[in-house]
Amino acid sequence: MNNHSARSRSKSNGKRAVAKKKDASPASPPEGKRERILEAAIKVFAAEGFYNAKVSQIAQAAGVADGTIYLYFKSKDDLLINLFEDRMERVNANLREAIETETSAIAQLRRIVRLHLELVEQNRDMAEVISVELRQSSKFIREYANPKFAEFLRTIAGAVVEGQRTGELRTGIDPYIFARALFGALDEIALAWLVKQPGSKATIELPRAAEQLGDLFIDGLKAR
Amino acid sequence: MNNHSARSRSKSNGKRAVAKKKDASPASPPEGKRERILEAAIKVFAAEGFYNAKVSQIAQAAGVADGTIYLYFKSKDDLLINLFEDRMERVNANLREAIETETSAIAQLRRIVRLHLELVEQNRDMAEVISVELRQSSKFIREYANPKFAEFLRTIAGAVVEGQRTGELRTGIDPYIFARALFGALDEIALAWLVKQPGSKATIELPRAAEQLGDLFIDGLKAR
Amino acid sequence: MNNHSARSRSKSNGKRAVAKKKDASPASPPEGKRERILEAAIKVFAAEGFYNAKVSQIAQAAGVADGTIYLYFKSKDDLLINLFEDRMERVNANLREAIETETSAIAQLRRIVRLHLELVEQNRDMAEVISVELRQSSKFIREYANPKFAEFLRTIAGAVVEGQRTGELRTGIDPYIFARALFGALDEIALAWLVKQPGSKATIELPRAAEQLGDLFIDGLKAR
Amino acid sequence: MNNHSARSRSKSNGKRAVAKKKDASPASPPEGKRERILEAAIKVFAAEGFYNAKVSQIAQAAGVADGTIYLYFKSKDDLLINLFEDRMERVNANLREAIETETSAIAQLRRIVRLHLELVEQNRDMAEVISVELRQSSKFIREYANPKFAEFLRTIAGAVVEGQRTGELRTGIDPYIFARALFGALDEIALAWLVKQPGSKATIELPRAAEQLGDLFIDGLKAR
DNA sequence: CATGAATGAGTTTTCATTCAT
DNA sequence: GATGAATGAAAACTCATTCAT
Repeated sequence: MNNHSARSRSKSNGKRAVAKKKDASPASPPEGKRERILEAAIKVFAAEGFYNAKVSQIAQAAGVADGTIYLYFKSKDDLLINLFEDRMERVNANLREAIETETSAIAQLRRIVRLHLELVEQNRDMAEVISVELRQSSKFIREYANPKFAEFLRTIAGAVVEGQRTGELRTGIDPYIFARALFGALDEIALAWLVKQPGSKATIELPRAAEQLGDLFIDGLKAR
Repeated sequence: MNNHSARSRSKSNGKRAVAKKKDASPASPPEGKRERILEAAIKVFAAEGFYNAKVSQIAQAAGVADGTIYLYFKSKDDLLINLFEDRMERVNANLREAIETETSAIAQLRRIVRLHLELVEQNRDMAEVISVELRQSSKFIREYANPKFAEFLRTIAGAVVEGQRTGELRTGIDPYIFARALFGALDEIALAWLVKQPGSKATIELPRAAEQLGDLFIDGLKAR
Repeated sequence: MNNHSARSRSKSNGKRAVAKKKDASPASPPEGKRERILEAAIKVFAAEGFYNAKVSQIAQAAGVADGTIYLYFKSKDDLLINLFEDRMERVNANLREAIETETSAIAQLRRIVRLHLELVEQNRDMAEVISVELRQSSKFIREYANPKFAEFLRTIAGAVVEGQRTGELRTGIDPYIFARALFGALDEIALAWLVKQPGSKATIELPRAAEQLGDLFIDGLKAR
Repeated sequence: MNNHSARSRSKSNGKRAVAKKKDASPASPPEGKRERILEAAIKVFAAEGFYNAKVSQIAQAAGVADGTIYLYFKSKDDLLINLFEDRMERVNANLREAIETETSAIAQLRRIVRLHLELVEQNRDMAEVISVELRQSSKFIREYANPKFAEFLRTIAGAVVEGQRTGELRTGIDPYIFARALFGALDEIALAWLVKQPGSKATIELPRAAEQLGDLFIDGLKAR
């Protein structure tokens, strides 16, 4: 390094040193950096929103140089898309677990609702990105096929189809519309929970909301 | 100062008050200009998304100079917020009509669903802005109370409360959670319809979806 | 000096104030700004080279804001191309004058040589840009047809054709190859003159070089 | 420090000396690497232009790692300068051959022209770099003496001086100006040939151009 | 010697906003 | 009120260069 204007390189060492400790653990050096960037991106996107988030913020939060992000992702857009793919995969895994664990369609649907909201509760930032930012940019909704979300809908619809086949569920409802409606409801509840300010009065209790959403979608609102 | 470090959202009142002074004069050409700008903004926001929309595009679409927009709205953010307020008011009027027209709670809810999706079908751009951009505006929501949306939820919840009082609806469901869930489902269905590319296969028929959504929320999915 | 610490952008006000004084003079406000940017670009490109020139340098030299340049030119590339077109037009005007003034082909060619080198001498920066930067970027040579330069060649070739028709010039030489060769020689002499450091020994005298170049191209090097 | 504010060109000697140590060992694989990098650089500079060429492209084309280039060359600038030195040496060898082979000055000059254009035809990429980038490198020339090009001029001028001494060539023409003019003409013709797109109509035939250029510089354009 | 992942300074370009007319 | 030319801050992204392995 030339002396000229030894701009402070040193500012980033601290973080990097920390990162390098990881080398002790068995299997992460290459993938570790990608993952750290994704983690950082979730935090920053959740806090600032996609458009207001600066790549340099993400880099700083990840403890890497700005340019490093571009070694792993083509662009800021690409970073968001990869985030979705990665995290949606977890949502889908959740879903599959629900389906596999339970045998009756009704139990499956109740469990899906519960697990989804638990996931939201336990991964606030991730939920924020998925609920808020996924929808945000028509760019990502339209120009990007979003296969993981399609899988989400398909899985739910599949459970409904099966329930209809066995006679457990009634047949008048289109499974695909149901899946959309359920996701919309879950997402809106999640959003309500996310958005509520710390000091807000009208707090939504996610476990209770899960209970109620299960009741509502299974039994409807009508008195009997 | 430029807005580039725009931390502060909202604060939209002052200028609008000024704009509204014109309401005093009978044949309101200036108010016509405000309206033209809002119309243009809907089109442009729907087509480009809020962040990708350029103020000059909106100005051009409205047939005014760029600077003129700032005579009616404090900022681009403020324009979006005003858009919501204005258009949400229509959604709420829709809602009130449904409530007033029908007497039974169930009929009210079915009508709400139907009217909402009809509104979407007939005002595609406006629906796009509300469904897609409102979400993104949860960023806004944090700093901006969004009273019109609150009113939306309150109206639905009110209908449910009334239905529960008369015994027409069962009491286990929290009216506020129901309102959220219903809005989420409606919004998601609207989005699915909006997003479907011209050549897409899985077309959603909005009237049919309204029917099904009504059934689902009233009677549930369970076979009887 | 490096621009390393170029933190302070704001220092540009002084210049702008100066620029605005111009408004007093009769006929320049709109075109004046474009011209000022071109003038500034010539200076900066000549001093730094196209690739090393910063748009902000040009803006500063022109006494306008960075963004203003983009109101008149699509990009930095576009600015260079416009510069060529504009200035080459002067070169061509020069040429046409030579052709029109003189009647014999030989006198025309001698005059072209003389005028061209005089132009170089009197417009050092412009010559630099044309000689050095025109060639520089294959981008501009290949992807851009350069009609003004084509015109230059055509004009010279035309004079030769005419001289050959009248029998004043011999016919063995292809007029287009001649035009190229003459331009190359002129350009190289210009470059030699431009590049010579202030304190260099081997100074080229442009008027003398013009004389010699005329002799060379008309009579050749062979003794008779 | 990064080179971004790279004011200082040249300074290219140190490292190269190191590289040349390897000449001691008989089967020079490391020197082979230097040569491979130069070959690759020619291709890439010719195809992209100096400023648009990326060091990593060159590294890839040479089959070495990016960092390896910096073991042989101090910087990207240094690489270009070394390229000139190396390849210009061939041009000069060409020249000397012409001088030595022929005895009369006129024959020497004709042969120089012919050999030069043959060289261009047979080493297209190298010609491109020299013709196009050398010009741009007049930027370099200012800080870098370009001794090989100086040698080129000196050789030609020497031949002229000798011809003038013997009375074969007339004495009115300054040998140095002649050398410049000849080089300029050759270079321009080379450029015209290089730039002509594959499908272009006005194709220049290099052998024919050589013939004509010889005639022109020896006998002039005037009819006799 | 060789590697190539990581760095981070630097630059073009955009566009919300202003303000002189 | 209306205009729209001008502003200039901001940020994504690039890429020559370094250096730990």
